[in-house]
Amino acid sequence: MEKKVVTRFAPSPTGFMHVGGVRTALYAWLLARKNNGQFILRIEDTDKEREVAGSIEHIQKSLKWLGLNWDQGPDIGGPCAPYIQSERLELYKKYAEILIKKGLAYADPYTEEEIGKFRQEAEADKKPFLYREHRPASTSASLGGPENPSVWDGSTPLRFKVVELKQTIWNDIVWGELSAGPEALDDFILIKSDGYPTYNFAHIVDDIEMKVTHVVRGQEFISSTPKFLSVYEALGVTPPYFVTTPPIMGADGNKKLGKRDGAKDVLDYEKEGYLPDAMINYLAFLGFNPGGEKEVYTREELINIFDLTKIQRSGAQWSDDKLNWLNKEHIKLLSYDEVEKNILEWLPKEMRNPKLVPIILERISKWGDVKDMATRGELDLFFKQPSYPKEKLIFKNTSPEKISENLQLAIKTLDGLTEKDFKIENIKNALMLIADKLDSRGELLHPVRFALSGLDKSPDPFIIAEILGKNETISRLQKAA
RNA sequence: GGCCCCAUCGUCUAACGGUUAGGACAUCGGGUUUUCAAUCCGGUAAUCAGAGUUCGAUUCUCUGUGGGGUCACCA
Repeated sequence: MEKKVVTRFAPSPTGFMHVGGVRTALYAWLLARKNNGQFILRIEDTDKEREVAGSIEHIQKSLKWLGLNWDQGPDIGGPCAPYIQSERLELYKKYAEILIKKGLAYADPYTEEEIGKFRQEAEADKKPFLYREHRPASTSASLGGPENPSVWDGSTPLRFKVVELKQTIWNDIVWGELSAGPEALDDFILIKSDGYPTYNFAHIVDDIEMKVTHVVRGQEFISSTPKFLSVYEALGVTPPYFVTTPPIMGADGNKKLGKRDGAKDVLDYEKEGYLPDAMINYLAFLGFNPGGEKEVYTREELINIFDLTKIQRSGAQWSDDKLNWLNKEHIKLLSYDEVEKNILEWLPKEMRNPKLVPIILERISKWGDVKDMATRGELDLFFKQPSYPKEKLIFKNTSPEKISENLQLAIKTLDGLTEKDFKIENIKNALMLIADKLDSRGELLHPVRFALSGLDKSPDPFIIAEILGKNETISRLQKAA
């Protein structure tokens, strides 16, 4: 019988979450949801130096915005609570004791300066630095023996002891078979001199305790996987499945998208008015493709089609263009009521006219564009009389007299409509009836549109007229004629 | 630099060893329109290079090139 799938997202609270981190969380979440498993949120705060206050809340807020709900976590607890590593120090100590007893961990006798010197020497010799080559004799005469582990009092780092230098071969669900030579194995630090465990140790202990079945994380961890495997082996525990995700590259270059390269806080996308479902759809497809030609997927569909073996190995460049397009596609999936509600919310209070919604809708790809339209003054024509030089009313070579005549004609026709019938279809029918009799429709439609909008580029005159209402429309036309 | 990994249009990607190498974004052109937007139709555009295996390589192997990752008391 298959074990119940358990995945986790384990960020360190060092600031905001960027899209790379979010995608890793998304894949772990999709995997858990697809298999009716558990998705755990765990905070890896073992580096107190880099910790940024408020990060934990920020991370949770980001995940919540995207709807990546967790079944166990720092705020809601669970069978393995607490879910914050700094509150689990006793546990790591317990596991450390096991390794010490087995002779597979020992106290590091060197100062940081001494180690720095070893490192410099190795560099000068153009050789990779390996701590184990400087392993103190008292710890073990050779690589083979676990004898005489030096006593660890917690004031110095505790190091893992590699006992077998070998080629490591393992399987990754995404990358297939991976391997690394013995140089990937070293006596790394399990517990730092400040009492906190390192990532290398803590995450393994927690994954074991929390019964994590699939470790989903970025490819920056591939090269340290042999170290992780040696710890699992030392502990006598079968390692979980490894699901390694490819990097997300910046839109301009080939650099991996990271905070230093100006990667954005995911919550910025919320502020810009992107739909969480569009964001998830985009992120999922950056480095994953189920095959086939469908690209717009709802959250539920995404869960259904998610497949670990279809995750890409090469890095993918971020594209705002594609995200915008996808967001627009997701807006199309919304009901008109939802669209209207959102557009009105993003409009300045004094502009919240439901009649503007259709005009705005076809000009935006995300809600933030609504605000931009308002800010740029593109909607001002609906709220105040436009002013413009009169010659702007001229259509091509048509004479001013003819234009004026046509405007009079338009006024007369529109005046024939009742207030109640002043609707786009009626307005259009009435105006088109006249326009079609002219040499060119533009002789009538251009001046009407310009008289109403005062802009070179604007929505069509019929919709503007309806929104303005009969009185305002006729007033503006009269002013022009 | 050592080690590990990756390589299809500009970008995201599809293609049991046999396809006119497909789709999407972007771009360009056209239709519809009074302008813009939206929408519809169409075009340009890719298998990194060189060997090898094979009747036949995008696909398998090797080398080269390019790119990425990693070498911490960071995760």
